[in-house]
Amino acid sequence: MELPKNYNPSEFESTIYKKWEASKCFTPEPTTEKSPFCIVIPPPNITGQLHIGHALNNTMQDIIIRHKRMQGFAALWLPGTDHASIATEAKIVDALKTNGQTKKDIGRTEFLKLAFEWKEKYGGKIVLQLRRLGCSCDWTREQFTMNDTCSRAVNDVFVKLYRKKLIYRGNRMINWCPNCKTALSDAEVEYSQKAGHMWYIKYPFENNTGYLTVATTRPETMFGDTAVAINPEDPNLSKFIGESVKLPLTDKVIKVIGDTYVEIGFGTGAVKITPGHDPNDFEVGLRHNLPIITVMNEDGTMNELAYFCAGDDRFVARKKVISALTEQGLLEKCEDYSHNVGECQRCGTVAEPRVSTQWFVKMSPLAKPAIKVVKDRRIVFIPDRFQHIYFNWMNNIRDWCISRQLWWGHQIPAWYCESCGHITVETKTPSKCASCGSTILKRDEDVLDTWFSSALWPFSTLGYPKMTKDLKYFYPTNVLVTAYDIIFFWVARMIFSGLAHMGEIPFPEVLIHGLVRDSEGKKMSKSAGNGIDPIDLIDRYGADALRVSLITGMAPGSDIRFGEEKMEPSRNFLNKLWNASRYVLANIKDTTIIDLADLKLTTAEKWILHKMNKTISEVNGNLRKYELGLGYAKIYDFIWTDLCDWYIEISKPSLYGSDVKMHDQTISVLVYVLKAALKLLHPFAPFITEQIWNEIRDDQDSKFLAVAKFPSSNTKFSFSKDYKRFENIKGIIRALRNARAEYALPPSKTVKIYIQTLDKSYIKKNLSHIYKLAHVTSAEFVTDKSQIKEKTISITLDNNEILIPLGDLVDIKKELERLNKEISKVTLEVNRGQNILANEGFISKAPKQLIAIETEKLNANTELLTKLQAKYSEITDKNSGL
RNA sequence: GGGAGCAUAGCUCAGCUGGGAGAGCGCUUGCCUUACAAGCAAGAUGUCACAGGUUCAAGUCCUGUUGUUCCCACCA
Repeated sequence: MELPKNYNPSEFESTIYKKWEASKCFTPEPTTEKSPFCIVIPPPNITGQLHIGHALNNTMQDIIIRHKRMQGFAALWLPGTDHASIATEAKIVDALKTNGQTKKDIGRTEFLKLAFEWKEKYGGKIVLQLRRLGCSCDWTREQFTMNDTCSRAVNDVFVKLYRKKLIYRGNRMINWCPNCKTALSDAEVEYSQKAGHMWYIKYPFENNTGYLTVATTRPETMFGDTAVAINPEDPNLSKFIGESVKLPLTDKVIKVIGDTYVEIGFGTGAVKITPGHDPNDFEVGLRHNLPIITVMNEDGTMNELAYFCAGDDRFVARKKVISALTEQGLLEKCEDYSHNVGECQRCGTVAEPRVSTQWFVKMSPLAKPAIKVVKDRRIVFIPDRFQHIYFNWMNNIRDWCISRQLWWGHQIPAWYCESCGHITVETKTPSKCASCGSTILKRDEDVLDTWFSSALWPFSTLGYPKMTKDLKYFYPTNVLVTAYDIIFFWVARMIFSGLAHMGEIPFPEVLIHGLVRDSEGKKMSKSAGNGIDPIDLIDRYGADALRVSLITGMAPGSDIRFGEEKMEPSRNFLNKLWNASRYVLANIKDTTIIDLADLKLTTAEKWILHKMNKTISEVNGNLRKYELGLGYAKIYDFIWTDLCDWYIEISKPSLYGSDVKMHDQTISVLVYVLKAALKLLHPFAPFITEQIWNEIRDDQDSKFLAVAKFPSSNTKFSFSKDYKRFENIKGIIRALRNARAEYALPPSKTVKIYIQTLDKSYIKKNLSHIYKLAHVTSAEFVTDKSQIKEKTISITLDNNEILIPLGDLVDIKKELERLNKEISKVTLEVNRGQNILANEGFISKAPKQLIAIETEKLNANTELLTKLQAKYSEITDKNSGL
């Protein structure tokens, strides 16, 4: 039973993880003997590396699941990874590019083969990193969004929604990424303010009677203009409605139409309408039956309808259009203009509104019940305020574009009949057209949005559509833990999917955390070079230190700043625990551990047990409410302050002494308390606690701390009276230390003391602690301090007065200063108490208990003040002649 | 335009349902006390952004103001 002198987490963390995994600690069985508790992991992308945000997210989940597991739940933390359609495909495309190949060169089948190979080779990296963090996932149930289980669920859901007419195919305006060459959902476009220009272009009237000026930020799209719109209420311009204008740089003539979409007074009041390249114009176009002209290719270059710009990139075309207009005198002016530009979330390319045929999920029927369950609080967000974000999105939701022009993903299970055009949608490849029976069918080329499969995660991973044992037992899951930036993408979609396909919410609680920023509060990113690699931190400080650093001082839902400087205090704390455990272990040899019930406990022992019990009860409360930071702070305080700074110091005389009985008793209490502390801390710092546990546990204890019983508070450890008494002893010790410090007495310089007290019995019993901790050699109880002839300094406490004979060291001036300080402090307290108790409102309305406490406090303080003042005049009287 | 958060010690932040302001780091002083110098002990430091209000009682609840961050929508 021994631990190495130095706390060196790298020596044992991976060994411990292997033992947990080998012993199936994290693999629960569905059983009626236990209650289920399940968390599904937010599946990290297979392309990803563990970043600090993952570390926070997964640490939180691990704390929760470990706590529940230790509380006796059948706790399942279900892990898995996400195929990350766009990101992974981009990697494969890049790899091909280095060989001078494109994906079309090798074809779909070969491409997918390469992608799966890539996944096998690199996709497992992040799950290994999760193990290093200590995540107690059940790896025997690991899932992947594109494995058979999850794919079956995807197909099943697609077909069901299609049959319910909640999935449809349509020609609509969608967001398009010219770089990824695929459609995007609205959520996948990120908008930011960009400096740009507003160009004012003259559109001459067909009859050459002048011109209308339109303002635009995107002149290159003018080749696709099919009208100019004016608000019919516009007092100056409405008269032009019905006229025709010549579209500059082309041979086209377009109509001037009236539409209230145009805001009077903004810009010039006339708007060019380009239904093929602007979502609002598209709507206007529909209202007025305007032709939709697409002037751009899929890659962002202009097509043959763009006249002299055909083949040019859209931004090159913009410049060419502007210079052509300038040449022809049709550019009225150009202003600097800052406007919102949408970019592809994955690659940052400016997204392009584009009309194309895509698959959509019809949202409003799905959103309604999903809004209701949150309104009815069947699903709660923690903190509560995040439901606003959810409602805001759900209430304004538009149909979800789910098709992507990619190969890596779930290919849409729709087949087109070559002879009659009918679309057959089936979970399995159909042999013939469902309408005409033709056998010539062509499968839809597109794949589904990655989030389509993620939306099913809480039940697809448990076996849906099969009603498996796991699905029956663990669904609905219990809590979902995620950052707020993913509420739209994932949380919202899981909620409506769970309701639609399982007929039941996927989870009753959504625990939201913030984003991890750097020490300056900036978002961490590779390009900014301010990212911190959690694995590097684990290598240098240990996973426990990382976990605990992330949790320290964390408030629910708010962003945290994180820098390496946070690691040291955490590591120091763990080192403290390590050394405290070494102390206990070193003194455990040849002793008999006695059941606490068989011991006559001392005041100090009752004090630490009471404090332990209080901590247990508070920590359980905090964890129940997911107040992880608060819970950790309490454990930290208990271990460092109460256990190490006080109780271990107190235990030393009996552990180092020769009294075997006392030694056994002390070590028994110490071991009990340390074990409780290890259990409390285990969810937060699983490795170090398990390592120590392995040394300290006895035959009756659980082999693994990971599955030991989490402490719950117990009235048998409630000793409030002794707790208070020992707090008084601590007060005496602190006051003595304080006095010693003021007189700069080194520990080697011991003193004797006199004590005048009302209740000497418990002080007497605890004198040894005062001796040891305040460097006192002897104490004498006196009834009348005037008998003491030596020169003393005196410390006045509630019921006790302590006198230290310091002979010539006593400094009258210093003593008077000390007293003055005390007196003014206590005077403030007395005033405060008097004011409160003189307040009639307080007396009549405050809780009785509080009044009693205040009265008691006031009495004590008044008495103390009287004593202090008496002492002050006594000293001044005595020394008046000096 | 709509919505949300934040403002507490020099710094980074906790502070749960209102009832005497806390932690870590930093700072000052003294200690190598046989678990730990990654440590021990003692200490200093706050008009809890501002202004009102509710209440016997406000850092905590309400309203407004200022500063700041973020989300959503968007007028070419």
